Amino acid sequence: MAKFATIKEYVYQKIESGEWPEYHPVTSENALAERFSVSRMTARRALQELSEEGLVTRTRGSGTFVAPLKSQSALLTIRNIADEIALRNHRHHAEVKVLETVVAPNTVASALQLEIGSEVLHSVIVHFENGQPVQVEDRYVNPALVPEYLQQDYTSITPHEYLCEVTPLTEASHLIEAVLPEPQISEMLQLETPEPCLQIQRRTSCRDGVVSQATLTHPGSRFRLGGHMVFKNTQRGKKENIQ
Amino acid sequence: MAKFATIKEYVYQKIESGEWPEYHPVTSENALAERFSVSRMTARRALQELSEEGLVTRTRGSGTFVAPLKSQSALLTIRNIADEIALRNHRHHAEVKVLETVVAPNTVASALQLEIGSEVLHSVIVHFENGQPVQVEDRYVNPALVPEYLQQDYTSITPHEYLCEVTPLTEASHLIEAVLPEPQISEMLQLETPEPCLQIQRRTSCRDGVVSQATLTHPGSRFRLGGHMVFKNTQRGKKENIQ
DNA sequence: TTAGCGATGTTGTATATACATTATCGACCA
DNA sequence: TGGTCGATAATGTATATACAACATCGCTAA
Repeated sequence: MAKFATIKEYVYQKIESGEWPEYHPVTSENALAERFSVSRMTARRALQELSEEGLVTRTRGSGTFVAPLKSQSALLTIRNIADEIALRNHRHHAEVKVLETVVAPNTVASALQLEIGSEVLHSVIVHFENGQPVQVEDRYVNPALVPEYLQQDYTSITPHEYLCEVTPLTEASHLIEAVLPEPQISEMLQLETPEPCLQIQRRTSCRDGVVSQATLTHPGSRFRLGGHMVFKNTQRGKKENIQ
Repeated sequence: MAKFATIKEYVYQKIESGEWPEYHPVTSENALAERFSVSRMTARRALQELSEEGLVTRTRGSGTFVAPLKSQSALLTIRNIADEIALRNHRHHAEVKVLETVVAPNTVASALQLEIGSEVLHSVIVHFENGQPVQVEDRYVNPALVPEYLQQDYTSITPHEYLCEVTPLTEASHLIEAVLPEPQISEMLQLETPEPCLQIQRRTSCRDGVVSQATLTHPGSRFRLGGHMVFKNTQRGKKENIQ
């Protein structure tokens, strides 16, 4: 095992065993270097990585402390639907229901940071897993940032993939809720009776502005979000809270 | 700006502009060091951090390459309910409905990796935001790992917080779906009519085994999961896929 | 008493160097 | 033609050093 990894294990064990509770000071770089007979840079790397993993917090001039683990939060991975299906070794195909230019509904215009009444690009696509519909993707796109959006063939590439190509390094914010779907959504998902659906609102933006807003609707009976997650520290706790 | 940050910006710009597409080789540590007149260790740090951010992949002996951004996935943060409510500056309180030792239902026993018929600790708690019920927490706990679980006061500390204290550094896996709740859940949430609910299954484990399994049910009309998310590369793409 | 100052310790950045480990490719030989 | 070996280059680990930036605490002087 690498020396820096040995030091990480040492600190990790102190935290896991409870010997070092929240906010407890961690041995300083210099002290660790001496104790383990390594250079300060090596000890530093161990603490640095623990900090990136959220286990400790570091403050210049002050020291390293065990992070407040109470406010841990979990991270859930949201993949795009095609990847998700490919991951399960299932077949994916898509049907394009709508591909048009429309005047943006007011909510959409404000979400895309455009003036009321602006024209936007609009697509509605149904995604199938092994022939069964699992997602309706209703997407509005900013024409200034992605002018060629309507000219793509969305049976061979998903809008998400195309947008990632055109505007790499976008950020996104999401909202997940449980809803009863509108009748036309229900019909596209081939639901006999209305059933609860997972609905994901996704808004992506790049440096130049908001790129697109999508509403992804999944039937509850055929779709689950999730898989493995790892705790990650949110670093909300402050040293002031000690005592 | 620090020198290593300057180099990061340089590479970032190459990727964002599309000048360096997926799998494109990134200038090597030595070449960057020379071009920016810094030591190799400084150039290295820039590439290292970009790698941790998922923007590039590095292979010893081979080099550094722009990561496949198509298979980006987003990370959704799941906080515990008390933190979530505190974040909105709302009041949180909890009502304990059940706190008992029971013989584990078969599905629970297998989830906790216990023998069929084992006894487990069981709690049902309703969480309120500003007086309105927003979550029913139905939790089964492994008594071998948390023997004192039933002796806590869950109106002052949430089970999640208590478990984090007793077994720090746990991992969790989650499953999120949309369901229609059971009648008794519906009643605890004070729902007039059955409405779609977000249901989160959470299973936490530490080094010694599975700690607990929880089913968290939120009424769709009063709860949304989400907020901001950042893209993170999943690193699924392989170099073999080039060409 | 209190405001300010300086000593000390801690983390952050940067450099130059050494060697280990691995991937790739070309040259040489069978 | 095909396989093996070695040179080369890239990343990974580790060290010793220097200085900068910041926090904290104790001491001194107003």
